Amino acid sequence: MASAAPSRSPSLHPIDWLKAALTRFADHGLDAVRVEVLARDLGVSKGSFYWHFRDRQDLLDKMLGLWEEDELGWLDVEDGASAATRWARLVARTADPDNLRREVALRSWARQDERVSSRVATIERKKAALIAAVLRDVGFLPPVAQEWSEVVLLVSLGWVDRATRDRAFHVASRGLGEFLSEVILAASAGSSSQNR
Amino acid sequence: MASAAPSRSPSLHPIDWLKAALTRFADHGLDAVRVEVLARDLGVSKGSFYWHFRDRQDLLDKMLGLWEEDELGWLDVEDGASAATRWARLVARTADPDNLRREVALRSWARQDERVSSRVATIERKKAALIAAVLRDVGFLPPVAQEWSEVVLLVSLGWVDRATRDRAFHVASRGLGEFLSEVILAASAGSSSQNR
DNA sequence: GAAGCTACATACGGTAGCGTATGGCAAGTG
DNA sequence: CACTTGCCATACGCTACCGTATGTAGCTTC
Repeated sequence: MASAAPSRSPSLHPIDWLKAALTRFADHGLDAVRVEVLARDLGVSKGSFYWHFRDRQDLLDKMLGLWEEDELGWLDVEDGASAATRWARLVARTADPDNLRREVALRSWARQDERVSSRVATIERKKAALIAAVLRDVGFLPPVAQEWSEVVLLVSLGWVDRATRDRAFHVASRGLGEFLSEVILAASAGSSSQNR
Repeated sequence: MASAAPSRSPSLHPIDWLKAALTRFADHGLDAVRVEVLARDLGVSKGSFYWHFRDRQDLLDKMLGLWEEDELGWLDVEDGASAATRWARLVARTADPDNLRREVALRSWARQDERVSSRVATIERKKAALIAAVLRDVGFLPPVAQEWSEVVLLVSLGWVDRATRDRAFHVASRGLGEFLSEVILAASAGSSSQNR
Protein backbone atom coordinates (compact mmCIF):
# COMPACT_ATOMS: atom_id res chain seq x y z
CA MET A 1 0.00 0.00 0.00
CA ALA A 2 1.49 3.20 -1.18
CA SER A 3 0.50 6.70 -0.19
CA ALA A 4 -2.90 8.33 -0.59
CA ALA A 5 -3.09 7.87 -4.34
CA PRO A 6 -4.89 4.88 -5.83
CA SER A 7 -1.89 2.68 -5.38
CA ARG A 8 -2.87 -0.64 -6.78
CA SER A 9 -2.92 -0.85 -10.52
CA PRO A 10 -3.11 -4.53 -11.26
CA SER A 11 -4.53 -3.78 -14.67
CA LEU A 12 -4.62 -1.24 -17.42
CA HIS A 13 -6.11 2.19 -17.04
CA PRO A 14 -7.60 4.30 -19.81
CA ILE A 15 -4.57 6.54 -19.53
CA ASP A 16 -2.35 3.68 -20.67
CA TRP A 17 -4.39 3.33 -23.84
CA LEU A 18 -4.34 7.06 -24.33
CA LYS A 19 -0.57 7.24 -24.00
CA ALA A 20 -0.10 4.44 -26.48
CA ALA A 21 -2.57 6.09 -28.83
CA LEU A 22 -0.79 9.44 -28.58
CA THR A 23 2.51 7.80 -29.36
CA ARG A 24 1.24 6.17 -32.52
CA PHE A 25 -0.64 9.32 -33.38
CA ALA A 26 2.48 11.46 -33.19
CA ASP A 27 4.63 8.96 -35.03
CA HIS A 28 2.32 7.84 -37.81
CA GLY A 29 -0.79 10.02 -37.80
CA LEU A 30 -4.42 9.45 -37.00
CA ASP A 31 -4.94 6.57 -39.40
CA ALA A 32 -2.31 4.59 -37.53
CA VAL A 33 -4.27 4.75 -34.29
CA ARG A 34 -5.87 1.30 -34.61
CA VAL A 35 -7.53 -0.53 -31.79
CA GLU A 36 -5.99 -3.90 -32.53
CA VAL A 37 -2.55 -2.41 -33.03
CA LEU A 38 -2.69 -0.60 -29.69
CA ALA A 39 -3.79 -3.81 -28.04
CA ARG A 40 -0.72 -5.56 -29.43
CA ASP A 41 1.47 -2.69 -28.27
CA LEU A 42 0.10 -3.06 -24.76
CA GLY A 43 0.25 -6.84 -24.82
CA VAL A 44 -3.47 -7.35 -24.34
CA SER A 45 -6.45 -8.12 -26.53
CA LYS A 46 -9.20 -5.95 -27.97
CA GLY A 47 -11.50 -7.16 -25.25
CA SER A 48 -9.68 -4.93 -22.84
CA PHE A 49 -10.05 -1.90 -25.08
CA TYR A 50 -13.79 -2.21 -25.44
CA TRP A 51 -14.07 -2.50 -21.71
CA HIS A 52 -12.43 0.90 -21.20
CA PHE A 53 -13.78 2.68 -24.28
CA ARG A 54 -17.06 2.71 -26.11
CA ASP A 55 -15.43 2.55 -29.52
CA ARG A 56 -12.50 3.95 -31.45
CA GLN A 57 -14.07 7.37 -31.75
CA ASP A 58 -14.37 7.50 -27.99
CA LEU A 59 -10.63 7.00 -27.72
CA LEU A 60 -9.96 9.71 -30.28
CA ASP A 61 -12.23 12.15 -28.50
CA LYS A 62 -10.46 11.59 -25.21
CA MET A 63 -7.09 11.84 -26.92
CA LEU A 64 -8.04 15.25 -28.25
CA GLY A 65 -9.36 16.24 -24.84
CA LEU A 66 -6.09 15.25 -23.21
CA TRP A 67 -4.10 17.40 -25.60
CA GLU A 68 -6.46 20.32 -25.20
CA GLU A 69 -6.33 20.12 -21.43
CA ASP A 70 -2.57 20.05 -21.53
CA GLU A 71 -2.36 23.11 -23.75
CA LEU A 72 -4.88 25.10 -21.75
CA GLY A 73 -3.00 24.12 -18.64
CA TRP A 74 0.14 25.96 -19.48
CA LEU A 75 -1.41 28.71 -21.58
CA ASP A 76 -3.68 29.78 -18.77
CA VAL A 77 -1.01 30.05 -16.15
CA GLU A 78 -1.41 33.75 -15.79
CA ASP A 79 1.20 33.90 -13.13
CA GLY A 80 2.88 37.24 -13.30
CA ALA A 81 5.83 35.71 -15.09
CA SER A 82 8.02 38.08 -16.99
CA ALA A 83 7.70 38.43 -20.73
CA ALA A 84 11.05 36.70 -21.12
CA THR A 85 9.89 33.72 -19.09
CA ARG A 86 6.60 33.30 -20.89
CA TRP A 87 8.36 33.66 -24.21
CA ALA A 88 10.97 31.08 -23.29
CA ARG A 89 8.24 28.68 -22.23
CA LEU A 90 6.37 29.09 -25.52
CA VAL A 91 9.46 28.53 -27.63
CA ALA A 92 10.69 25.60 -25.60
CA ARG A 93 7.33 23.91 -25.74
CA THR A 94 6.86 24.48 -29.43
CA ALA A 95 10.30 23.19 -30.31
CA ASP A 96 10.14 20.20 -28.00
CA PRO A 97 10.79 17.09 -30.12
CA ASP A 98 8.02 15.14 -28.43
CA ASN A 99 5.60 17.95 -29.14
CA LEU A 100 6.60 18.60 -32.74
CA ARG A 101 5.23 15.52 -34.43
CA ARG A 102 2.12 15.51 -32.31
CA GLU A 103 1.30 19.05 -33.37
CA VAL A 104 1.74 18.17 -36.99
CA ALA A 105 -0.46 15.12 -36.74
CA LEU A 106 -3.05 17.15 -34.92
CA ARG A 107 -3.25 19.80 -37.59
CA SER A 108 -3.54 17.12 -40.21
CA TRP A 109 -6.47 15.71 -38.27
CA ALA A 110 -7.98 19.18 -38.03
CA ARG A 111 -8.14 19.36 -41.80
CA GLN A 112 -10.44 16.36 -41.91
CA ASP A 113 -12.64 17.11 -38.92
CA GLU A 114 -14.38 20.40 -38.44
CA ARG A 115 -14.75 19.96 -34.68
CA VAL A 116 -11.07 19.27 -34.26
CA SER A 117 -10.28 22.25 -36.42
CA SER A 118 -12.23 24.66 -34.26
CA ARG A 119 -10.64 23.44 -31.05
CA VAL A 120 -7.17 23.71 -32.53
CA ALA A 121 -8.04 27.20 -33.72
CA THR A 122 -9.03 28.19 -30.20
CA ILE A 123 -5.67 27.11 -28.82
CA GLU A 124 -3.97 28.90 -31.68
CA ARG A 125 -5.76 32.14 -30.86
CA LYS A 126 -4.57 31.86 -27.29
CA LYS A 127 -1.02 31.43 -28.47
CA ALA A 128 -1.30 34.45 -30.72
CA ALA A 129 -2.63 36.45 -27.78
CA LEU A 130 0.29 35.33 -25.65
CA ILE A 131 2.75 36.37 -28.34
CA ALA A 132 1.07 39.73 -28.74
CA ALA A 133 1.26 40.30 -24.99
CA VAL A 134 4.95 39.52 -25.01
CA LEU A 135 5.53 41.89 -27.89
CA ARG A 136 3.71 44.64 -26.05
CA ASP A 137 5.85 44.02 -23.00
CA VAL A 138 8.91 44.42 -25.17
CA GLY A 139 7.75 47.82 -26.34
CA PHE A 140 5.55 47.25 -29.38
CA LEU A 141 2.46 49.35 -29.72
CA PRO A 142 -0.70 47.25 -29.32
CA PRO A 143 -1.81 47.28 -32.97
CA VAL A 144 1.71 46.54 -34.15
CA ALA A 145 2.08 43.77 -31.62
CA GLN A 146 -1.20 42.32 -32.83
CA GLU A 147 -0.10 42.26 -36.44
CA TRP A 148 3.30 40.79 -35.81
CA SER A 149 2.02 38.14 -33.49
CA GLU A 150 0.39 36.58 -36.53
CA VAL A 151 3.63 36.62 -38.45
CA VAL A 152 5.47 35.06 -35.54
CA LEU A 153 2.82 32.36 -35.36
CA LEU A 154 3.16 31.64 -39.06
CA VAL A 155 6.93 31.33 -38.79
CA SER A 156 6.43 28.92 -35.91
CA LEU A 157 4.01 26.83 -37.93
CA GLY A 158 6.40 26.75 -40.86
CA TRP A 159 9.31 25.85 -38.64
CA VAL A 160 7.41 22.95 -37.10
CA ASP A 161 6.40 21.71 -40.55
CA ARG A 162 9.95 21.80 -41.77
CA ALA A 163 11.61 20.44 -38.65
CA THR A 164 9.39 17.36 -38.74
CA ARG A 165 10.38 16.57 -42.31
CA ASP A 166 14.02 17.53 -42.46
CA ARG A 167 16.16 16.05 -39.75
CA ALA A 168 19.11 18.08 -40.97
CA PHE A 169 17.06 21.24 -40.65
CA HIS A 170 16.07 20.48 -37.12
CA VAL A 171 19.51 19.57 -35.90
CA ALA A 172 22.01 21.60 -37.86
CA SER A 173 20.05 24.75 -38.50
CA ARG A 174 19.31 27.54 -36.13
CA GLY A 175 16.68 26.87 -33.52
CA LEU A 176 13.16 28.20 -33.55
CA GLY A 177 14.03 30.87 -31.00
CA GLU A 178 16.74 32.34 -33.20
CA PHE A 179 14.47 32.43 -36.22
CA LEU A 180 11.79 34.24 -34.31
CA SER A 181 14.25 36.65 -32.71
CA GLU A 182 15.46 37.64 -36.15
CA VAL A 183 11.92 38.37 -37.28
CA ILE A 184 11.03 40.32 -34.15
CA LEU A 185 14.18 42.38 -34.30
CA ALA A 186 13.40 43.33 -37.87
CA ALA A 187 9.84 44.15 -36.96
CA SER A 188 11.05 46.32 -34.16
CA ALA A 189 13.43 48.21 -36.45
CA GLY A 190 10.90 48.44 -39.24
CA SER A 191 8.27 50.12 -37.13
CA SER A 192 10.61 51.88 -34.75
CA SER A 193 9.07 55.24 -35.46
CA GLN A 194 5.76 54.08 -34.01
CA ASN A 195 7.39 51.93 -31.48
CA ARG A 196 9.15 53.86 -28.82
CA MET B 1 -4.14 8.09 -88.63
CA ALA B 2 -4.86 11.49 -87.27
CA SER B 3 -2.45 14.36 -86.91
CA ALA B 4 0.84 14.09 -85.09
CA ALA B 5 -0.58 13.66 -81.65
CA PRO B 6 -2.36 10.48 -80.51
CA SER B 7 -5.77 11.97 -81.10
CA ARG B 8 -8.17 9.13 -80.45
CA SER B 9 -8.85 8.35 -76.84
CA PRO B 10 -11.66 5.82 -76.81
CA SER B 11 -10.67 4.66 -73.34
CA LEU B 12 -8.92 5.69 -70.18
CA HIS B 13 -5.34 6.81 -70.13
CA PRO B 14 -2.96 6.63 -67.18
CA ILE B 15 -3.29 10.39 -66.89
CA ASP B 16 -6.96 9.98 -66.04
CA TRP B 17 -6.09 7.74 -63.13
CA LEU B 18 -3.37 10.14 -62.05
CA LYS B 19 -5.73 13.09 -62.09
CA ALA B 20 -8.30 11.24 -60.03
CA ALA B 21 -5.57 10.11 -57.65
CA LEU B 22 -4.27 13.66 -57.25
CA THR B 23 -7.75 14.91 -56.50
CA ARG B 24 -8.30 12.40 -53.73
CA PHE B 25 -4.76 12.93 -52.54
CA ALA B 26 -5.28 16.68 -52.18
CA ASP B 27 -8.68 16.34 -50.57
CA HIS B 28 -8.15 13.46 -48.18
CA GLY B 29 -4.46 12.57 -48.05
CA LEU B 30 -2.39 9.66 -49.23
CA ASP B 31 -4.32 7.01 -47.33
CA ALA B 32 -7.42 7.95 -49.29
CA VAL B 33 -5.79 7.10 -52.60
CA ARG B 34 -7.30 3.62 -52.93
CA VAL B 35 -7.36 1.63 -56.12
CA GLU B 36 -10.94 0.48 -55.81
CA VAL B 37 -12.16 3.90 -54.83
CA LEU B 38 -10.49 5.52 -57.82
CA ALA B 39 -12.05 2.88 -60.04
CA ARG B 40 -15.50 3.79 -58.71
CA ASP B 41 -14.73 7.47 -59.23
CA LEU B 42 -13.88 6.76 -62.85
CA GLY B 43 -16.79 4.40 -63.36
CA VAL B 44 -14.66 1.38 -64.21
CA SER B 45 -13.39 -1.66 -62.39
CA LYS B 46 -10.05 -2.52 -60.84
CA GLY B 47 -9.20 -4.58 -63.87
CA SER B 48 -8.62 -1.37 -65.74
CA PHE B 49 -6.27 -0.05 -63.11
CA TYR B 50 -4.04 -3.08 -63.10
CA TRP B 51 -3.84 -2.87 -66.85
CA HIS B 52 -2.36 0.62 -66.70
CA PHE B 53 -0.34 0.30 -63.49
CA ARG B 54 1.76 -2.40 -61.92
CA ASP B 55 0.33 -1.82 -58.47
CA ARG B 56 -0.72 0.94 -56.12
CA GLN B 57 2.86 1.96 -55.41
CA ASP B 58 3.41 2.41 -59.12
CA LEU B 59 0.55 4.90 -59.19
CA LEU B 60 1.95 6.76 -56.19
CA ASP B 61 5.40 6.95 -57.75
CA LYS B 62 4.01 8.41 -60.95
CA MET B 63 1.83 10.79 -58.99
CA LEU B 64 4.89 12.11 -57.22
CA GLY B 65 6.73 12.30 -60.52
CA LEU B 66 3.94 14.34 -62.04
CA TRP B 67 4.04 16.84 -59.23
CA GLU B 68 7.81 17.06 -59.34
CA GLU B 69 7.82 17.60 -63.08
CA ASP B 70 5.24 20.32 -62.75
CA GLU B 71 7.22 22.13 -60.07
CA LEU B 72 10.50 21.87 -61.92
CA GLY B 73 8.75 23.09 -65.01
CA TRP B 74 7.96 26.50 -63.69
CA LEU B 75 10.89 26.83 -61.30
CA ASP B 76 13.39 26.28 -64.07
CA VAL B 77 11.99 28.82 -66.47
CA GLU B 78 15.01 31.00 -66.25
CA ASP B 79 13.55 33.42 -68.70
CA GLY B 80 14.86 36.83 -67.89
CA ALA B 81 11.65 37.75 -66.18
CA SER B 82 11.80 40.63 -63.80
CA ALA B 83 12.03 40.07 -60.09
CA ALA B 84 8.48 41.34 -59.72
CA THR B 85 7.18 38.84 -62.26
CA ARG B 86 8.96 35.87 -60.76
CA TRP B 87 7.82 36.92 -57.31
CA ALA B 88 4.23 37.28 -58.41
CA ARG B 89 4.35 33.83 -60.02
CA LEU B 90 5.70 32.26 -56.85
CA VAL B 91 3.08 33.85 -54.63
CA ALA B 92 0.20 33.14 -56.98
CA ARG B 93 1.19 29.52 -57.33
CA THR B 94 1.70 28.99 -53.63
CA ALA B 95 -1.62 30.55 -52.71
CA ASP B 96 -3.58 28.83 -55.47
CA PRO B 97 -6.45 26.96 -53.80
CA ASP B 98 -5.93 23.90 -55.95
CA ASN B 99 -2.30 23.83 -54.98
CA LEU B 100 -2.70 24.45 -51.27
CA ARG B 101 -4.19 21.18 -50.16
CA ARG B 102 -1.99 19.19 -52.47
CA GLU B 103 1.13 20.73 -50.95
CA VAL B 104 -0.07 19.94 -47.46
CA ALA B 105 -0.83 16.34 -48.34
CA LEU B 106 2.53 16.03 -50.01
CA ARG B 107 4.45 17.21 -46.99
CA SER B 108 2.47 14.84 -44.83
CA TRP B 109 3.53 12.06 -47.17
CA ALA B 110 7.11 13.25 -46.97
CA ARG B 111 7.10 12.67 -43.23
CA GLN B 112 6.40 9.00 -43.75
CA ASP B 113 8.63 8.31 -46.73
CA GLU B 114 12.28 9.25 -46.81
CA ARG B 115 12.46 9.25 -50.61
CA VAL B 116 9.50 11.59 -50.90
CA SER B 117 11.03 13.80 -48.25
CA SER B 118 14.27 14.24 -50.15
CA ARG B 119 12.52 15.12 -53.39
CA VAL B 120 10.29 17.64 -51.66
CA ALA B 121 13.38 19.09 -50.02
CA THR B 122 15.01 19.54 -53.41
CA ILE B 123 12.06 21.54 -54.69
CA GLU B 124 12.06 23.54 -51.49
CA ARG B 125 15.71 24.42 -51.94
CA LYS B 126 14.95 25.70 -55.42
CA LYS B 127 12.16 27.85 -54.09
CA ALA B 128 14.46 29.28 -51.42
CA ALA B 129 17.01 30.06 -54.12
CA LEU B 130 14.37 31.81 -56.18
CA ILE B 131 13.31 33.90 -53.22
CA ALA B 132 16.91 34.79 -52.42
CA ALA B 133 17.45 35.89 -56.03
CA VAL B 134 14.40 38.10 -55.88
CA LEU B 135 15.57 39.64 -52.64
CA ARG B 136 18.97 40.38 -54.16
CA ASP B 137 17.27 42.01 -57.12
CA VAL B 138 15.38 44.21 -54.70
CA GLY B 139 18.58 45.40 -53.11
CA PHE B 140 19.44 42.95 -50.36
CA LEU B 141 23.05 41.98 -49.92
CA PRO B 142 23.61 38.32 -50.85
CA PRO B 143 24.15 36.98 -47.34
CA VAL B 144 21.17 38.93 -46.02
CA ALA B 145 19.03 37.75 -48.91
CA GLN B 146 20.07 34.19 -48.16
CA GLU B 147 19.05 34.42 -44.54
CA TRP B 148 15.71 36.08 -45.14
CA SER B 149 14.76 33.75 -47.94
CA GLU B 150 14.50 31.06 -45.27
CA VAL B 151 12.24 33.19 -43.14
CA VAL B 152 10.05 33.98 -46.13
CA LEU B 153 9.82 30.27 -46.88
CA LEU B 154 8.82 29.50 -43.31
CA VAL B 155 6.10 32.12 -43.37
CA SER B 156 4.82 30.61 -46.61
CA LEU B 157 4.76 27.14 -45.09
CA GLY B 158 2.92 28.42 -42.05
CA TRP B 159 0.45 30.31 -44.20
CA VAL B 160 -0.33 27.24 -46.26
CA ASP B 161 -0.80 25.18 -43.13
CA ARG B 162 -3.20 27.68 -41.67
CA ALA B 163 -5.10 28.48 -44.85
CA THR B 164 -5.90 24.80 -45.36
CA ARG B 165 -7.39 24.49 -41.89
CA ASP B 166 -9.12 27.79 -41.36
CA ARG B 167 -11.47 28.81 -44.10
CA ALA B 168 -12.02 32.14 -42.39
CA PHE B 169 -8.29 32.73 -42.37
CA HIS B 170 -7.96 32.04 -46.03
CA VAL B 171 -10.83 34.21 -47.13
CA ALA B 172 -11.11 37.10 -44.73
CA SER B 173 -7.52 37.59 -43.73
CA ARG B 174 -4.80 39.21 -45.73
CA GLY B 175 -3.37 37.23 -48.58
CA LEU B 176 -0.04 35.48 -48.59
CA GLY B 177 1.52 38.27 -50.63
CA GLU B 178 0.68 40.90 -48.07
CA PHE B 179 2.03 38.83 -45.24
CA LEU B 180 5.30 38.31 -47.03
CA SER B 181 5.54 41.94 -48.07
CA GLU B 182 5.24 42.97 -44.47
CA VAL B 183 8.06 40.65 -43.48
CA ILE B 184 10.30 41.72 -46.32
CA LEU B 185 9.73 45.40 -45.66
CA ALA B 186 10.70 44.89 -42.05
CA ALA B 187 13.75 42.94 -43.08
CA SER B 188 14.74 45.69 -45.42
CA ALA B 189 14.38 48.34 -42.73
CA GLY B 190 16.06 46.22 -40.11
CA SER B 191 19.21 45.69 -42.10
CA SER B 192 19.09 48.89 -44.06
CA SER B 193 22.56 49.85 -42.94
CA GLN B 194 24.03 46.89 -44.79
CA ASN B 195 21.52 47.04 -47.48
CA ARG B 196 21.94 49.99 -49.69
C1' DG C 1 -13.26 -14.09 -91.35
C1' DA C 2 -10.11 -16.11 -88.10
C1' DA C 3 -6.57 -14.55 -85.12
C1' DG C 4 -4.77 -11.28 -82.12
C1' DC C 5 -4.54 -7.31 -79.38
C1' DT C 6 -6.64 -3.66 -76.23
C1' DA C 7 -9.00 -2.38 -72.44
C1' DC C 8 -11.52 -3.58 -69.65
C1' DA C 9 -15.17 -6.77 -66.21
C1' DT C 10 -15.80 -10.53 -62.97
C1' DA C 11 -14.55 -13.57 -59.55
C1' DC C 12 -11.44 -15.10 -56.16
C1' DG C 13 -8.37 -15.62 -52.05
C1' DG C 14 -6.13 -13.13 -48.63
C1' DT C 15 -5.22 -9.45 -44.92
C1' DA C 16 -6.45 -5.84 -41.60
C1' DG C 17 -9.45 -3.78 -39.00
C1' DC C 18 -14.15 -2.82 -36.47
C1' DG C 19 -17.48 -3.99 -33.12
C1' DT C 20 -20.08 -7.72 -30.55
C1' DA C 21 -21.00 -11.85 -27.96
C1' DT C 22 -19.63 -14.67 -24.74
C1' DG C 23 -16.64 -17.12 -21.65
C1' DG C 24 -13.49 -17.15 -17.68
C1' DC C 25 -10.69 -16.01 -13.79
C1' DA C 26 -9.30 -13.59 -9.74
C1' DA C 27 -10.38 -10.32 -6.08
C1' DG C 28 -13.55 -8.63 -3.23
C1' DT C 29 -18.23 -8.98 -0.45
C1' DG C 30 -21.93 -10.77 2.28
C1' DC D 1 -18.45 -20.36 0.68
C1' DA D 2 -21.63 -18.74 -2.78
C1' DC D 3 -22.04 -14.57 -5.43
C1' DT D 4 -20.93 -10.54 -7.69
C1' DT D 5 -17.96 -7.46 -10.20
C1' DG D 6 -13.82 -5.90 -12.74
C1' DC D 7 -10.90 -6.96 -16.35
C1' DC D 8 -9.62 -9.37 -19.94
C1' DA D 9 -9.36 -13.48 -23.82
C1' DT D 10 -11.45 -15.81 -27.66
C1' DA D 11 -14.27 -16.29 -31.41
C1' DC D 12 -17.28 -14.47 -34.74
C1' DG D 13 -19.41 -11.82 -38.65
C1' DC D 14 -18.71 -7.96 -41.36
C1' DT D 15 -16.47 -4.39 -44.47
C1' DA D 16 -12.79 -2.45 -47.14
C1' DC D 17 -9.06 -3.14 -49.39
C1' DC D 18 -5.04 -5.54 -52.29
C1' DG D 19 -3.38 -8.19 -56.08
C1' DT D 20 -4.23 -12.10 -59.42
C1' DA D 21 -6.55 -15.08 -62.65
C1' DT D 22 -9.41 -15.41 -66.13
C1' DG D 23 -13.26 -14.19 -69.21
C1' DT D 24 -14.74 -11.12 -73.02
C1' DA D 25 -16.48 -7.39 -76.36
C1' DG D 26 -14.76 -4.57 -79.84
C1' DC D 27 -11.50 -3.41 -82.92
C1' DT D 28 -7.61 -4.17 -86.04
C1' DT D 29 -4.80 -6.94 -89.28
C1' DC D 30 -3.87 -9.78 -92.82
